[in-house]
This record gives sequence, C-alpha cells and structure tokens, in this order.
Amino acid sequence: MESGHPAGRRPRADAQRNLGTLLQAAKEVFATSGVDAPVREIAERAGLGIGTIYRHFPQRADLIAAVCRQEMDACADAAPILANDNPPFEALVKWLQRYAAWVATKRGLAKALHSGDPAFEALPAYFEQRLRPAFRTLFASASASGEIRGDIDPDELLGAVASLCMSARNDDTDHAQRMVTLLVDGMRYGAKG
Amino acid sequence: MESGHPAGRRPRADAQRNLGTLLQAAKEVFATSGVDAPVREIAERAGLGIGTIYRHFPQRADLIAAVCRQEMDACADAAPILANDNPPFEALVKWLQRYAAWVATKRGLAKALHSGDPAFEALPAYFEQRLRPAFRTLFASASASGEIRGDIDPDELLGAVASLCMSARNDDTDHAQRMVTLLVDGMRYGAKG
DNA sequence: ATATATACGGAACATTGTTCCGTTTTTCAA
DNA sequence: TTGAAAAACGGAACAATGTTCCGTATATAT
Repeated sequence: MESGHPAGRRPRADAQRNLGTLLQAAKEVFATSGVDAPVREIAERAGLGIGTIYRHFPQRADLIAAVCRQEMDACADAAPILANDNPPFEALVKWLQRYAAWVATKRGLAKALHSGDPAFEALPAYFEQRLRPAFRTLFASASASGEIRGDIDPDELLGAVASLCMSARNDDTDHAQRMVTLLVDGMRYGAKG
Repeated sequence: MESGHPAGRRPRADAQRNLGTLLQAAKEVFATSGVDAPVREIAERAGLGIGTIYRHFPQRADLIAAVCRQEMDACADAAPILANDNPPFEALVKWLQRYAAWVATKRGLAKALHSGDPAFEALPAYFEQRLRPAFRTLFASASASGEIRGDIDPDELLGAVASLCMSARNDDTDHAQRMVTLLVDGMRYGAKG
C-alpha cells in the first residue's frame, strides 16, 4: 500500500502551499480590515488570483469559517495550561477573559453567524467540540471547589460571554471585562458563603 | 410672522406623506427580511421610486437609523407606565425584559453600529437621550429600595443587556432571558440581605 | 392660469461576490 | 528525460445591490 492517498494521485504541492498562504493572508486582512474585506483584497495580499480562492473555498463564508476554526483551536489549547498554573476559580476567570478578548476581535462575525448561511452551520458544532469541553473542565473544577452555584449551565454562560464581548467597542475593552465580571458574580450569588 | 417656515415656501404635502409611507414600509421590510433587505424592496413596498428614498435618506443607513429612533421612542415611553404599575425592582426587571425583546429584533444592527458609518454616530446619543434616562429612573427607584448593590453603573448594564440579546438566536429567546436574569442576580450579589 | 421651486422615477454607474474557461503547472509513467 | 493527463491557476465576465443623476411630473404661490 502507498504511503498516503487511496484515490488518484498525490495532492499538488502548489495547491497545499497556496492554501496555507491563503489562510494566513485572510487572517491578516480580517484583522486589519474586518471580516467584510473584499475577496479581491485577500487575493492581492496572498499574491494569488481570485479563482484560486474560490477553488479552495467555494464561498467567501467558507474562508471566514476556516480562519475562525484555527483561532478557536488556539483558544481551546490555552485552557489546560491555565488550569495547570492556577487554582480552579482563578483559572476559570482567566480563561474567560482570554476567550472574551478573542471574541472581541470577531465583532463583524456576529451578524454572519445568525444569517443562516450554510457555511457557518458547522461552526457552532466546532465551537462545541473544541471550546465547550475546554470550558467545561475549568467549570467543573471551580464547581467542585464550591465557589459557584450549581444551577448554571456552563454552555449558556459561554454563549453569554461571547454575546457580551462581540458587541463591545474597540476603545473600551474594560466595559466588556466588567460585564463579564458581573456575570461571574452572578454565578457566585447564592453559592456557599 | 407666518405660522412656521422661515425660509422659502411650505414643505410639499406629497413629500411629507411619502416620508411617512417610507418609514412604515421600511419598518415592515426590516421586520420581515432583516436590516439587510435591498433598498429596492423597500421602494417597491412603499410604492415609490428608489430616487425618492435617497432624497429623504441620502444613505441607506440613514433610513435604518430613522426607523431605529422611532422604536427607541416607543420603548422609552413604556418605562413610566411600568413604574406606575409595579414595585420598583419588578418594574426594573419587566422593563429590561421588554427592552431585551426589542433589541432581540435588531440583530442585524449590531454590526452596522460598530462599522463606523457616520449615519449611526448620532444613534448612541439618541439612545442616551431617550433610553438611558428611562432606565436610570427605574434603576434609581430599585436602588433606593436597597435591593441592588451600589457599585453598578446603570448605563453599562443597559449596554450589556443589549449585547446579550442582540446575538441570541431566534428560536431560543429563553436563553437571552435567563442570561439577563443572571445579570440581575449579579446586581443583587452583595446587596442588603 | 402660469411660473417656479420641489419632488419623483428609474436608468445608469460603481462595488463586490461568484462563475467559467482558456492557460499554466505539477504529477506520473514510459 | 520526456510527454500526456490531471489538477490548479488567473482573471475576464456576470449578477446583485448601493448610489448618483437628470429629465419629467407635481405642488405651491402669485
């Protein structure tokens, strides 16, 4: 048996390279000009043609989704590290802040997510697969330590924090942070003294 | 002195009528198809030409802003009525729920608000002028009754609730409601027993 | 009734997402 | 090494939508 690809020939080297180039360029352009940046701008930055983008990502939304998945991975990977370096409740709070900071950079995405575009349908699933378990673990530890009440659904909380930060303004990141703190305090309301 | 218009002749009757027709049509179309509905769709519904829309509202965003202002007025006007019919803290909660319900219908607006479009720059000011005082009054009463803690900024809370509901999904209005409740509980955390 | 200012309608233009296909590059096997 | 086939590339062309422009129609004032 060959060392790889059951059907047909090996994937072309240039195609793989361009895929990487594309994702990198898109990430940069989205960070600079927001997720509404024209596809042509991304193509130019990547030094590729428009057609190339559309072969890798049939719809503009697919490209956005791909970049988003990459970033979710990075955020999820931070959880075990924080859990290792901090007591349970503190780790929970710190991760929520890091998560909040990331979401804050994704402002333009909110609308897209709720637009019903099929390209984004898989994103919540990925969110659940990566981010939810990461948070659940932190939450369980904090819960076991008795510092938060028992009638809260961690999944809902995660969504709430996202909502909060998604629509915060660039200039006052503080506000979002304070509101997240308020939610955290809400979690403590009625917990063991 | 004439009964009205310092410069030039009286505003044309058809123009005024069309302005009303336009706002009504826009409100309906936005409710049906979201704020991203094509301008042409609104024109058709109003039975007017595209040009007419653009004379009244130089930019599509101006029309959105105008509709938004109308709805803010309606929401603000509900505050004194609720305050009259309920005890302080209850009135506060009920108004927040009505406010939350309205914001939930404005999902597509979130992005627009943060896009830096000049047409929306006046909207926060209007928000403050109408909605903030309405809420402040309710908040002050509840605060005076000692049921909420003293270190919370009502303006921030108002924004937080908006953020929460703006990105809730159509199908689970409940989720948003629960999260609003969590914020409210956060307000109570540490208040007088 | 007429003249004039105002408003109207919709064709034409600009921008941006998406499709299509002729050309170029890579891979595979002889 | 070389040539044919498969895969990928680039960008012109198309479609949808916001916006501008101006000839035409209408309301107002005299």
